[in-house]
This record gives sequence, C-alpha cells and structure tokens, in this order.
Amino acid sequence: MIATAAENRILLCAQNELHLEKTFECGQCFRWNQMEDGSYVGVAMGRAIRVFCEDGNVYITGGPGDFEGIWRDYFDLDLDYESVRLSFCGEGYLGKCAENGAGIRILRQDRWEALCSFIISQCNNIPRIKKIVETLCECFGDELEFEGKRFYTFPDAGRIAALSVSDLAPLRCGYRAPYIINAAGKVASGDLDLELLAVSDSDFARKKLMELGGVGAKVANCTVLFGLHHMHAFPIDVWISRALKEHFPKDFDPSSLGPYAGLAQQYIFYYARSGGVKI
DNA sequence: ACGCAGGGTATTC
DNA sequence: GAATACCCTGCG
Repeated sequence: MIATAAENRILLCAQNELHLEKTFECGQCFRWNQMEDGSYVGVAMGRAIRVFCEDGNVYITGGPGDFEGIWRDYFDLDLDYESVRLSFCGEGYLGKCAENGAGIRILRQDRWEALCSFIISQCNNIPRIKKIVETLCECFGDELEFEGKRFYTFPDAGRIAALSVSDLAPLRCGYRAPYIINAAGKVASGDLDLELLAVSDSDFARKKLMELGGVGAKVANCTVLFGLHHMHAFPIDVWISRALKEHFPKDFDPSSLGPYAGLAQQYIFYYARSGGVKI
C-alpha cells in the first residue's frame, strides 16, 4: 500500500504566518499556480511541490527531506514577519496596506532565476511573463515528474549562456532575448557574481546589476529584493509609482522605511493591485 | 480593424 | 526631464 499524500505532508508553519495567495500573487515570483482547491503547485529550487492549508497550518507535499535544506530557507521561515508588519501598521495609506498584507512573505528565490525573470518582466504583463518563463523552462530546464505530471526546472545560467538569440525564438520574448543571453553569460562566467552581491551592500549590488544590458533601476531593484533578499530595496514600478504619487508626500523617501522597506513595498503593491480592497 | 498598454531600458534631444 | 523605439500579446 502506498502512503497517501496526507501522510507525506510536511508542516511549514501556521497559516497566519504565510498567506499563500498574497505571497504568490504579490508579484515577486512567476512559477506558482493556484489550483481549483486553493492550493498552489510550483517549481522552485529544482523541485516541484504542492503547498496547501489545513487545520490552520500550511503544509507541503512533494519535498520529503527538503524542509531543513530547502523550504525553511525558501519561505524565509526564520524571520518574524508579523512583528515587522506591525511596525508598519498605523495611520495613513501604508498602515492600510500593512493591515491588508498579513501573511505576505518575501521568498528566498534562486538568484539567477530572479534576475532572468525580471529581465523578462519589463514592459510585459504578468500572464505573459509567466508564459515566457514557463516556455523557457520547458525548452531548456530539466524534466521533473510530480503527481504524475511533467514539470521543468528553471534552466541555470550556464545552459542559457550556451544559447543564441534564435534559440530563444520559441519564447516570443522579443527584444529581451539578447538581454537574457548576455546576463546568463556574465553570471555563468562569474563576471557577475550573484553570491557575492547577495552579501554585498545593496547599493553596490544594484549598481553592478545595472551594468548589464537591459537591466535598469526597476529590474535591478527587483533582483536585489527578490533574488538577493536585500529587504531594504524598494522597487518602483507603475503601481508603486501611482501609489506614491497619490498617497505619499511629494518628497517621500522610501529608504526612510528602514531595513524592511522592501516588505512595505510588497504590502503597497498587493494592496494597490488588488484594487485597494477593504479590510 | 488597429491602437495601445503591459511591474522598462537605452538613446537622444 | 520628456520623447521615442524596441518585441510581442491581448484587449477595447
């Protein structure tokens, strides 16, 4: 008799510490998809898993033995997000966003995957970003099997560096193709050392990233926050820009929000994008 | 049918 | 700083 999924599940954390929809839909990642039952299935760190809520907890299936080595880190479970969030709660627009953002976590994603994904993201909408990333993985990633279906890992930089622009034609990613290959080459050769940037000053990291073609302030900041996990980084996209114009003082400096400014950014982004839903 | 925006970037004026 | 081209989709 084979073990049931329920028996194989691994406890991640309490449900109030990780809100799946908010975390996976707040724009930081592109490979998690919600299923009919509300659970999420995705590929990260070379593994396919399902994440779901039950009895007030969040569990995963599909990653036996990977909790300590992979998922505890990926879901950033060692940081007390609630106390950081509460520090943003209070008067004003940000207070509202923070109240609305309970359970949002900033994932510790693969650095190269984040850089590559955000290069793809420029001037694109989220469904198309997801489609291009998925095609990239199908074409050049490694095949995985999970729950009887095929999934694909995100191809490492070395794999992409070996390709030509025409190899990326199936992605239909337009003018971004040379950016992707160029960045892959720099990362694969060690010319751009993402490990080093992860432990460097975030301003230095952003500056180095912006030396890549096709990487401006926005993409660099997203990579610094979501790929290098510098929580102080505050990417400004059209949604954040709109929110800043409408709800913050003219001379507002996001870095005044402190070491977790990036988390505040996620609260604002999710609130703005979800239509400013009432709490 | 097009025209245009969609989590930008680089170049130019 | 503002204007423009860059590739491609999907929406009105």
